[in-house]
Amino acid sequence: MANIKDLAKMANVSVTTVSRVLNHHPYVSKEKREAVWEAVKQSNYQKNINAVHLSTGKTHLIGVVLPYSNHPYFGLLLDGIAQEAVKNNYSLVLIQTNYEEEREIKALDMLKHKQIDALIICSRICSWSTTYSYLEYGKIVFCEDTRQHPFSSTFVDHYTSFETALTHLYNKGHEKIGYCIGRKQGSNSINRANAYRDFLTKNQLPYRHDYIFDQCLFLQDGEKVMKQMKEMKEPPAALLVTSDQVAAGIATYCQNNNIVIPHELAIMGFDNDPISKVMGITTMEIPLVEMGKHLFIQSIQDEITYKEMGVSLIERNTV
Amino acid sequence: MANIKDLAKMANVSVTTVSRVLNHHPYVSKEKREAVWEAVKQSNYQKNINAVHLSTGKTHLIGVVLPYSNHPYFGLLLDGIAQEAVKNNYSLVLIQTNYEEEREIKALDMLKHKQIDALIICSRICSWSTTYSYLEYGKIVFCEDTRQHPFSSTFVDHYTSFETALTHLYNKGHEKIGYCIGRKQGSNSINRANAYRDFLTKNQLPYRHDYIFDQCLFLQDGEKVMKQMKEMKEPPAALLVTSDQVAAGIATYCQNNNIVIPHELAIMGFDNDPISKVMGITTMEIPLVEMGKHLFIQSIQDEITYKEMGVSLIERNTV
DNA sequence: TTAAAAGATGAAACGCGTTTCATAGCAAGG
DNA sequence: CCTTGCTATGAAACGCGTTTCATCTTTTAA
Repeated sequence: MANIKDLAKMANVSVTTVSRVLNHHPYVSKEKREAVWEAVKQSNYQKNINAVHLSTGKTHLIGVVLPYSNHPYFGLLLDGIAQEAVKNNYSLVLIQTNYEEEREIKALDMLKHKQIDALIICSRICSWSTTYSYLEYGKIVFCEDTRQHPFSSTFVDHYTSFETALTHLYNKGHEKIGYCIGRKQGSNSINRANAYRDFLTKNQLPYRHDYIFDQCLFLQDGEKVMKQMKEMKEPPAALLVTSDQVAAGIATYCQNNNIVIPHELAIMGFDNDPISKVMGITTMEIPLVEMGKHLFIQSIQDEITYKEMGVSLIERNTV
Repeated sequence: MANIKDLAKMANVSVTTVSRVLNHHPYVSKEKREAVWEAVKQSNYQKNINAVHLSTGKTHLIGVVLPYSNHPYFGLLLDGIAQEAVKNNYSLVLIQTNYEEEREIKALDMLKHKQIDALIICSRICSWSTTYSYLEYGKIVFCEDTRQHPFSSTFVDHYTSFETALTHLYNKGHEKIGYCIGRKQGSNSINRANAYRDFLTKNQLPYRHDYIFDQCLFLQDGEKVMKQMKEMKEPPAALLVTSDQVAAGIATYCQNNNIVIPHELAIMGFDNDPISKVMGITTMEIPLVEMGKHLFIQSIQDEITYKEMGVSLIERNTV
């Protein structure tokens, strides 16, 4: 396979000139320019991108760290990221972690090794101290509130949106409110837990640890929650479900088991996943695609910025 | 940042020896080996992966082409691919095409430019003649029957599985059977269309073009189909739906509009997406995760192989 | 007419790790 | 005592495009 040296010989110019032509730099005479393109055609020349990467120190590759790529929440986020990546002529390297710290570190190392230009961490597992040690190697952006840290981020105020959702349920007459969450760790979850606690305190409601359902991520987890609730003497009468997928699972279970929504059980989902629209589930819309787009843009910007996005309540038929 | 030249100086050895130590090659004395590792520690050395890529001509990156990353069908496929990628120490470059040929060509060019070692095309748009012209640049594997072509593939027999599904509906007493498909082009869709035609002919049933519903990909499309059917004088009484997502959308619509399943409308889904289990939808299970795993393995193998996987009917409550 | 600015071009340095080839010491086998 | 053969080590070539610097020519402005 030909390289620029060969092209230079063929076109009777220097490699510099070849490079200039190939990269559309000015100051090359028409004749030489044409001679180079002719040589490119003749030899079916193809740039060795890895040489470009080595030379420039950039790869036009952005790493995306997420726990599960086949989860709608991350799917939508990824969609936004991918849209903006195409626009800006970048490609994405997918790093699925399954919440294993080791894999997240591998992603960080890719940044260190210049395999990727920047890293978008959609859901973080490793500690801040770990991420700090990669600060110098490139841009790392997060999908959580990082205003305390020197990393860009796009996020929603999970505390306030949880509070809004709780208040909405409360105003509809619910006092026995529980919630379903993906994982208890994670700063977003902690914010939600705080909002929940504060809300109960403010309204003088009792805190019941069994009203909190952990590990609720997928559609199938809805049934799991309902079966747990069936065992309870005094189950919650309203549920904040931090994923519309799980909310849909719960709603379906109720439908199949003749549990009337919202009278016997009120459900408030999160995300405004298409499934919530189809099934008429009241939900807190999180602008995931927009967030993804913004995350990408931040990943290729030099400045550190923090962008909060709004969450809005969409009333349908489950509260 | 230090490079191997610096390390060589620090450890008082040649760069060759440094490279040998770094790559765990034999034939290095214990003293020199330790000296090199000491230098690595002292200098906080990090390999420049791009130099490795240039030198070796390999990147340990596999490109994955799919139309939509946030669609469960491709999500599951991707999941399988990702699992095997992690196992084999590869990373994935995501190329979302939205079925735009231009983007698929860009992916093929990444292979040509050695940016990726191989390419997995989950759903092809461009012509075979186009793909043939990339044959020499690396492995390209497909998720469709390519036994006519010099490309590896993992696929299911869509003709037979469609036939099986149709026969099942027919045996349950249905004669007015329609189907929903993602896109009409695409070899998988063509196989299904043929199975449908042949089935009708064999059973002396009339072919009605309005019994075929195009562009059915997402949950939301279920409602679209139902609204179309509502306008028909003689709508189908049974539907083969090539995506459980769409099937779920249809089932939900029926539930909300008091259409009794399967008496008024029978539904047979495809994929065995978790949603079909939750909603009790009869479906044809396609082993997407397994297929993804196998696709990945093929992408890093030298030989061209063709792997057919089985589809099985899972009876639930919608037929 | 002359100085300054712009256009054109190439040599060489730079980014950096891998691998082949040549060489040398030393031990085992005959 | 000599031939293999293994251990050890480094020089140099290789993969390849980008960019700085120096140089020379041609315009343009004054």
